[in-house]
Amino acid sequence: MKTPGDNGIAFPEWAYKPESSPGSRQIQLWHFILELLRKEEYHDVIAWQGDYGEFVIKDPDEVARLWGARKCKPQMNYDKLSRALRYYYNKRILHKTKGKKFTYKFNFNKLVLVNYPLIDMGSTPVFLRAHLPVPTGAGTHFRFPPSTPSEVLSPNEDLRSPGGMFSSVARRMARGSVSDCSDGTSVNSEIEEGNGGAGEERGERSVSGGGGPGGGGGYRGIIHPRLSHEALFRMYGGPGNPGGHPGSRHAAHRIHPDSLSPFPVSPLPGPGGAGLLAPPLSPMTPSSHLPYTPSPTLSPMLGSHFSFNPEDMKRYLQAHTQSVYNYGLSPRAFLQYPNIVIPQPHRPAADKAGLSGERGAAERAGRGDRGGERHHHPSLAHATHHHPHPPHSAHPHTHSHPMHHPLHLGEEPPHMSPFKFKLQPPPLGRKHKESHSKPRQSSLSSGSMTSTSGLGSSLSFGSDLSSASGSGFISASSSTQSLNSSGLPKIKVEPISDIESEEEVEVTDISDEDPDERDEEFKLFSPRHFRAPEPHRHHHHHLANSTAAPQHHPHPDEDLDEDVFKAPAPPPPGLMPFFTSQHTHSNAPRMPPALKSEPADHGDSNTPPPQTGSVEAPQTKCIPLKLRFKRRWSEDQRMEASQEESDDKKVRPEEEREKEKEKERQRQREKERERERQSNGRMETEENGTGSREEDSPPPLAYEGSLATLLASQRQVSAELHRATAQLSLENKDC
DNA sequence: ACCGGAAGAG
DNA sequence: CTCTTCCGGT
Repeated sequence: MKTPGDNGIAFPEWAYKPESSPGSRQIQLWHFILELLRKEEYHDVIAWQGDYGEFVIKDPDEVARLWGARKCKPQMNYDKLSRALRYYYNKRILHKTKGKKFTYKFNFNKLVLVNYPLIDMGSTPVFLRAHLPVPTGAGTHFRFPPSTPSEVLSPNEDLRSPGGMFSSVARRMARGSVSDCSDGTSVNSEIEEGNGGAGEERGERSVSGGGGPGGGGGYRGIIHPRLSHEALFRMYGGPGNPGGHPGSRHAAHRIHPDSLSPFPVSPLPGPGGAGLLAPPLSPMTPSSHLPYTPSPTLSPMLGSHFSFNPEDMKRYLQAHTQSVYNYGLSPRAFLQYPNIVIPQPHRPAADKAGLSGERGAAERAGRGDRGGERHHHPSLAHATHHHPHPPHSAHPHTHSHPMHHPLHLGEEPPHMSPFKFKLQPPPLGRKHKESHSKPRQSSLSSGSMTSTSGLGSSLSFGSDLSSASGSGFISASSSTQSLNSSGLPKIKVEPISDIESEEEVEVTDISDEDPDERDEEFKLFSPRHFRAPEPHRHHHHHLANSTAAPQHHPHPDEDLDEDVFKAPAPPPPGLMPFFTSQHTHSNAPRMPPALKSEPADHGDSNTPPPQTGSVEAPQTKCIPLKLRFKRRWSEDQRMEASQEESDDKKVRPEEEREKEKEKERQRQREKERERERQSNGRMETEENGTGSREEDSPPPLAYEGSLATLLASQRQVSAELHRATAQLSLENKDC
């Protein structure tokens, strides 16, 4: 059925949240687009089509008009709107699908980040932490896993040190504003490259769950980026479009099961959705971990409207965010979950092929009408009906958790990181101009990196972005490994493979296909990354700076970017909030669990994998090179500091806080009411999510301690969600 | 149609 | 910062 667009669903709700848009408080274009996409009424104007994440503007003028209305810019037209859209290219939020008119494709990873950069993971419940390798180290402030860039960076780390800088970057990245690593590297790429460089074979295998070979190297093996994605899919929903939308016609393209929706599986909790969200991945055992039962109904993704329970949302987001990141980056993901077992890869090709065939048909069918059923509640519906694919694929190995892999990071000292990153030189790229200025770097650089200098060189250093943050495992790269005992990541400069350096990619498109991946990877590596307009800045690659390695880190996202689009991220194992228990169960059978992490839990309640990591893990994260971002380092520092003070809250403008406070108060009141109501069951109330859970399902032990925090944070979240929801009207209200 | 630079608004 | 405007180029 229906294309996703038809359903109106297609995008994960979380993607919609406008919220945190950085600078501009106003609605952002991509968000607006998403809104239109999700509404059926605009189906004739704009709709999902093609690969996942791809949409077509059927009526450009109308879209422009709507946009103009929303922004109170009557003069808006497609030309202008498209210009704005083009700006997203660099941000990597969107890509142009070449060859198809008015067709663009979203990058979810970015969106997630953008939307929820602030999510406070700080309050992440303990139980969650358990699964994540968080840098909890100190315990105090930990901010959630690395997934979020900001978090990644932020943690204590030496702010002053390079890490600090990074953090700022990270934030930006999160916002999406940054090109992020676009410039640089992506994890995947790195990995791949690394491997490639190494000559490894990464190719395959990947999966083996078992593990990898062990050792640092092992990680790598385990996680082949690409494979992992696919694998994940399978796990989650399976490539087959679980969602039921078979539609993708383009079979050829990757895996996306559903063509239209961005998520391979439907994002929704439904079958497909469930897959995504709740996938049984959790090796960790969900039930125990997920203390709360998230109200299924409320889950964010459910209807097409924003109906969600903030709490759940939050949890979801957290999880999702993380997963996204991880996902994309496969490596990290795994790192994070030491116990995870990777599913064996099935040959995607096969799957794809099969699917593709189907999809085509389905799609066609869907296209026509759409009407009837939309499953808004996919969870149920989907699950029920479509079963996407048989389980087979899915669980490759159901659970075998082989014990932990050798790699666990948990304890890992920082050293071992499996991956190495390549750093990119500052992106000169496109705007050199922009970049040049900001001396601020000095602060950064002073310490260690010189940034820029080497333009072309690519470096690789250990640390993984993601994990870095927390875990501490950052570490070094397997290959290189360079870690120093100090814990700081060492940076190593490696010459990048020629290939990388060289290529140029073209870029824009990414439409589907390999190119995408390639592009991205390239981009990452290549100095130019940014879509480079730069005709060649070639940089002298490698050489330069060996010493200085700026850290530009690749971003986590990056790699994924496109990939991500293509594939949804798997939820972190322990996390999946809702769904899991319920949905999952139901679905469980079908859903193949992909990753598994170890149930460490079981035994102990949740012992978190010791990921705690050193506090000081050096994190190197990726840094965007773009100097263009001028954010001051000091500023970031300050922010961080403040964050630390208040763990939970992220830094936000005072005003907002105030607002939130008020809202909180209200919420409190509502909460009470809600409790009463709760029993009745309500679905779409967005607001309060907070109250509910508490009583409903008591949290697990582990998380008790953090409960307070959690609640607080949730409250915030809910407030934000509220706001977001409110904001969402397409047509603008009065201008 | 699409691209992206430049300037500028908010 | 994000987006709006303009605009020259493909």
